[in-house]
Amino acid sequence: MKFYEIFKQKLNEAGYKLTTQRRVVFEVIGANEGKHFSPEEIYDIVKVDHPEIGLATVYRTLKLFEKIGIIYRLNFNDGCSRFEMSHLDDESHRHHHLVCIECGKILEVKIDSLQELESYVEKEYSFDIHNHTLKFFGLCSDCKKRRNKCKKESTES
Amino acid sequence: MKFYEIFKQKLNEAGYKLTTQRRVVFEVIGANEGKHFSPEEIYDIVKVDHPEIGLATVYRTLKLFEKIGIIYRLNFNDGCSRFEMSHLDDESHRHHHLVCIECGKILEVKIDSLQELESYVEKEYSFDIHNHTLKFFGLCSDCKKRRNKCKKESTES
DNA sequence: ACTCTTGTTGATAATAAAAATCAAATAAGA
DNA sequence: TCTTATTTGATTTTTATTATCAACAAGAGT
Repeated sequence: MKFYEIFKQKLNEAGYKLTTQRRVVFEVIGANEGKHFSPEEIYDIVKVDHPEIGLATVYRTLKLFEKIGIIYRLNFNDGCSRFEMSHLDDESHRHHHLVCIECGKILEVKIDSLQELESYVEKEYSFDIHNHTLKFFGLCSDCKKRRNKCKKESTES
Repeated sequence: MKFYEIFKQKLNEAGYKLTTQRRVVFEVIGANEGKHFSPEEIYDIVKVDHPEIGLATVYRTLKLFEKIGIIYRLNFNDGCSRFEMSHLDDESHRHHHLVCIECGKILEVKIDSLQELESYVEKEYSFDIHNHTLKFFGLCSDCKKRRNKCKKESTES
């Protein structure tokens, strides 16, 4: 498994030890592509097979993983941080998020056409871009349908 | 003052009363374009002329303003929400943020060339975009200089 | 494999942002 | 002015996250 090797290498390079706890947290995130788990959610999954691992360790591990670039911290304004794997081996794999303001559902947009914009910003502001986040807030197709249905029903009376 | 009229109208339309507290909070945010204040920071400014206004009211007011579209909530992963005026009268005035990962400074990018991307997303995902946030994380010019200086000094020995 | 050193963990307490509570105060329509 | 539903201030509560510290374990060296 290539990902796991990169993970071990990154830990090593940064001078951190490979512990069971770190391996388990890494596996949980890795096995849930497309999900955006909060620390508590990750803890709940970890607990199943490893009830001895504590919540504080999950928080610490996530912070560490973020620092050495293994995961990204996302914020959907729902009161907690959420995390996803950073695609270490594949820079072109970046994606953006659609956040439904009605049901809270989060969809992934698998495009990255910000290259020009990035180049412009880097030159114009003399700013070295390491990363970016782009979120679109709005209504998903389901909630649009639901709203139209309600509107229709209310005029049928 | 045009902004203030729009503010009053928006409150009214949504069925909320115009109170001294709401006016004061609005004025503080309006008088600080380009800043991104946290609730505590807004509270500290409000307190100067209105020590009778409580922190809870500031939190409530900010939440209300966000709901009726008067301000935007921003998140720079520094442990609290931050707010800026939403340019109610001028949709073209949208901007993005550059967040320096070294000094934490936040710069504003006064461009919005996401029109095509938005159209694509709206059509392809059947998603109604109401708003978006775009943040670039990286090194500002000052921190770049500082890093180069340190590198130079360490090789001069 | 054994030891040693230092980084790491688990349990818990501490912190801090934000929300909830509720009696008292007030905006705005009648 | 009067009335009433909203709003507020003070305070408590909630909840996410971090700090603390003794016990523990990874991994380098022997």
